[in-house]
Amino acid sequence: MEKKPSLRSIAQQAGVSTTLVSYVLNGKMQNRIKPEVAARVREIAKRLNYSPNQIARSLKASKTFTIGLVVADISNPFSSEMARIIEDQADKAGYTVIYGSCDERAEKFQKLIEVFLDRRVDGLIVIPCDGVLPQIQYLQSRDIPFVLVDRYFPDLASSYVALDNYQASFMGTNHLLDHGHRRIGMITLDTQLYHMQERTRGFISALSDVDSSPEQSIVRLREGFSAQDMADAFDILLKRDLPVSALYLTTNKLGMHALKYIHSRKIQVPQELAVVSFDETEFLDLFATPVTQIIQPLQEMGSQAVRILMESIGGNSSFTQLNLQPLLAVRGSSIGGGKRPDFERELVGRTL
Amino acid sequence: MEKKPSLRSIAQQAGVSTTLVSYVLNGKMQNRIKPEVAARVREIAKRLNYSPNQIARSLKASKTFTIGLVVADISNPFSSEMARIIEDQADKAGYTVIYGSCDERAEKFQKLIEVFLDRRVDGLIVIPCDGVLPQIQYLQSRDIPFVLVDRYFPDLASSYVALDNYQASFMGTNHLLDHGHRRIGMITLDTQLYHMQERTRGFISALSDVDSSPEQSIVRLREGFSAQDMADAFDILLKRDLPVSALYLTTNKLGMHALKYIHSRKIQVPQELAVVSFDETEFLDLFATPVTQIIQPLQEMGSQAVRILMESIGGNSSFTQLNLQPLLAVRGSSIGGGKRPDFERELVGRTL
DNA sequence: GTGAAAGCGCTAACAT
DNA sequence: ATGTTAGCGCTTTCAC
Repeated sequence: MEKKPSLRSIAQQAGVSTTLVSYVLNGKMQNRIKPEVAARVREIAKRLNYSPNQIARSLKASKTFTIGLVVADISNPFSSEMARIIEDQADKAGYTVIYGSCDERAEKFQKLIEVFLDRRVDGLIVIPCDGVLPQIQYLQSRDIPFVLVDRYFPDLASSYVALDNYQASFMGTNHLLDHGHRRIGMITLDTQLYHMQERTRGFISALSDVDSSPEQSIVRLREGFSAQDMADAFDILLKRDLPVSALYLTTNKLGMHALKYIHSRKIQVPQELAVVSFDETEFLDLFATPVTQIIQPLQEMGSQAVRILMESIGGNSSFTQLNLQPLLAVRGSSIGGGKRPDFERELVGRTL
Repeated sequence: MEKKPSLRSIAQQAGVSTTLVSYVLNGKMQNRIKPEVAARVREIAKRLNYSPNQIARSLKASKTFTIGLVVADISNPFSSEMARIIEDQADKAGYTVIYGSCDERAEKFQKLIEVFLDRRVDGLIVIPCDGVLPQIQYLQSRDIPFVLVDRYFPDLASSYVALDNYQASFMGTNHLLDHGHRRIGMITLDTQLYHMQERTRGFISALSDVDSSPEQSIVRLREGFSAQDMADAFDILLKRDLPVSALYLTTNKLGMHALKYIHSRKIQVPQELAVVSFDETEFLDLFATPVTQIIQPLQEMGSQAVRILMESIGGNSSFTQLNLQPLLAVRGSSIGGGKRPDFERELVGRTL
């Protein structure tokens, strides 16, 4: 790999000092440099196809114009789409992104943070996973600028960009209530992450008027659940005295796998079971009946995250905490189907 | 952001030179360093939570332990899954990945390459898009190690890891032939990219025994096609004297959109139309009838790409060109359905 | 056994 | 209007 030209190569060819070349190429001291010299330097730089060595620049400036991005699981479309938006926005601000997926594991998260810090990133955008609060606090103690995305810690004073998850769940559940459902089940993940707690809270809150024990309609699957786990969840909610007539899935992955199961068992949607899922995925439209989805404003989340990080890198030490509003995209999976009126009446009689 | 400790901080605290600290921490000159000094240095380093500044190291060594990854379109699951695999493998080799998506645009590709070179990446892994041959040749002229993935240029002597696309198409088409189909349509992209040409070639070759003019059953959509474009494609293949009874989609995106259309028009699969699509996507399983897919060995492709790049970075100047074998995952969309025997017989009579 | 010094490529304070 | 010099943090040659 032949060496790239340096300032010195240009300086030598032009018979001037590297300082001068640096000034010319950076447009500094414009007024004091003889135009013809400047022109010659620029001409030589162009001829040699010069471009500055960012590594040297970084070392000198203690600034890398690089941000680290840690996503929770890159194989999730949420993460990859977010990665794309962030890369795009960072690029506009003159920043390069180095990234990694922690695959929902705290140790991998730790490792990624270390690598990124060794590379002296100017800041971090992080989708944290379960159990990484200590690492986040470490970042804070080191005064490393960072912004949490999607997930955050309620007791931690830090910048974040997230969804109003309570409202999202409340809205989704209410939608099902509005369409006559009274026994509504929810399948969610067994996690301490606050955004998931909020989703649960929204569900319970919406249901509290019609269901005195909503907790019994919640099934929690472990991260990395199997098809069998999903099948078991359905059994719990459907094979009981008062089976649910509607189902709320709190993540896109849960939505995907629930629909696979529904399809395999030929459960009619929405006639036998109404469905609302979290997260937009164009893939969900492939399902026999398009699925009602709670949509997160990804573009907005990504843009804001970069914007806030840039301010933080720029020295703004205040925190910005954003809980953006979701959208409910109503599709066939939650409306028009059989609300099984007889059954519902019976149910209402018992639960109210 | 408080400064991280440097070699000098440690040296001062230990009352030794930075040289010595460097030796100790890098495990060099083991035999010549007094054990107790070494121990003390290590102890202080640990106490200060020292970690070396990779930027300075990179500058000194002219080596960044960073590779640049350019994918064609990060929103495509193929790209994001590949990105994940590559990040994983690179990490194992001690490399960090910086990445960007060129969104199938040559100008953005060019820009990414420039950014990556300015950051002095040690090598590149590239999923090229249409029209970037000149940039690839530039890399070559600069002796920058790189490996092409998925797509490559037949007349360019370079390393690449790709699929045997001819074989993939041949296999997929033959599968449909084996199941009695004689009028088979193909929807593909209008592109010069060689891997797509190969997919077309495989299709035509497989069909040549039973169809004297396979070219008439091929519809080419432009990159970024609309839903209407897809509808038009179906019209061309289905609304004619001898409609196709089977359809072959040459990319996952085409597969997705074709299935959306099929679903919206309530076309019965495989009774009215058999379907084979390129690329594995778990999402395709959501479709009312799971779709027969041509599967690429992603893990293998990504691992090999990193391996080859590492060798190339290590000084190996020979080229490795890999065309891996695809797998055909047969699902309900291509078998058991109506082969419409009467119709087929008529067809065979005419075309043979 | 250990340290001084040079240098990677760049920028900027300080000459001249 | 331009050049000298120092230094970012590290590695490594060479000297003691």
